[in-house]
Amino acid sequence: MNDNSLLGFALLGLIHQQPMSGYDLRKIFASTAWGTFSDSPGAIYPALGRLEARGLARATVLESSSLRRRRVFSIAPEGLAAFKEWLMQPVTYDDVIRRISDLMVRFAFMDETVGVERTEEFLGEFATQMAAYIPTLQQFLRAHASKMTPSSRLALECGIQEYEMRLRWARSCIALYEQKRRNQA
Amino acid sequence: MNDNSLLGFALLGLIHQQPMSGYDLRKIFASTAWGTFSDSPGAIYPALGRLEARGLARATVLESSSLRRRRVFSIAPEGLAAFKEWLMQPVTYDDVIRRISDLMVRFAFMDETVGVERTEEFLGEFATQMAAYIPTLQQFLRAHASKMTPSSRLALECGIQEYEMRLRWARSCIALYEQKRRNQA
DNA sequence: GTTGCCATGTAAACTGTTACATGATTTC
DNA sequence: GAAATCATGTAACAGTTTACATGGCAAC
Repeated sequence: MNDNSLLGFALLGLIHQQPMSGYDLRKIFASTAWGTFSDSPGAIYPALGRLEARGLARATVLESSSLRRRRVFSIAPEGLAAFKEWLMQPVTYDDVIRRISDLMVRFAFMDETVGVERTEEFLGEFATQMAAYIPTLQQFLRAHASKMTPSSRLALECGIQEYEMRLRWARSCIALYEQKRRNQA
Repeated sequence: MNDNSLLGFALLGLIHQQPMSGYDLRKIFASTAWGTFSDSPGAIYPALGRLEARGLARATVLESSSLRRRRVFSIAPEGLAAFKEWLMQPVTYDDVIRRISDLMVRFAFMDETVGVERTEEFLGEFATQMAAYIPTLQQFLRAHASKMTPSSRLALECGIQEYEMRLRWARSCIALYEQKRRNQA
């Protein structure tokens, strides 16, 4: 009864959009913008097996006019509940430091699964934690720049720029959702 | 005789700068911009043990006027060789898609360990692979934007902006190193 | 009739996480 | 003398990687 890994949640999110086989999921990871995930069968099939064992996903074997078996996975009610719970978690300071990719995957599935309201909330939390973390990095850079080698300083600057970019991105998303809301009202 | 993990290489790089104990390394991960690494003892002590077992690092016990033992790790010649080999690896397309953080850690240690020349080469390879990958993401976005939910589209846009930022960063680094070289000549 | 792709999986080895454990030293 | 911090580790477990394995189908 353990928590799912990021891969497990990504699989849940994808089969929630549309039931799929392990092979379909592998193709998605191999050929789309989800390419940061590994498409290795040794990762995906065991992960699907765990989802099934935990009652979060269900497999149905299709026999469509051929002997070749295909197991199509779909999300179970318990799986949807666990997935929503994952999406609803507040954004912590630790998340932005060590689990940025988790946050982005959560965001990608968010508005279709838990609604626009929670998505806007999430962006606010994300921006808050980001805005809190960036100054600590800048302070560290100021304090240590003179003792650092050029490449390590440049690497840190790249990291800071990445966080700054994500903060700008989050704020522009917030503005966009707000604008949408006003247009609807 | 397996390869080291990213954590293993990071530890090698840090004890190459200056011999340190496991606790020192934990403090670095807990309190500096290296915070993306876990400072858990269950990660660091076994990783140091592996480095030692593979002959890449050496521990010497200090008894400085107290009974409290402190094992200070320093890099072994074989460790330095392995570390340099890691830094010298060419940047692949797969690296930019799935191992960006590895690349940034490599870069951070690069100029002090394998010299400015290799660092400039590395930046060129990095920019090339980045410039090759970005258009595929943009094409994917154009092709699928209409079918995507707002948040998944925005998440993808964030990813693209991240890669664009890194490409700009790499190019500005290249310009900076070139300028330095000209000033010296 | 053989090459290559479709589709599924397993096994071993390794790494990292979480939680626990221990004892010494400093600070109040 | 109690609490916090220094400093080191271990154990159980889960997840990933790499490599291997299998058999059906399609094309040439």
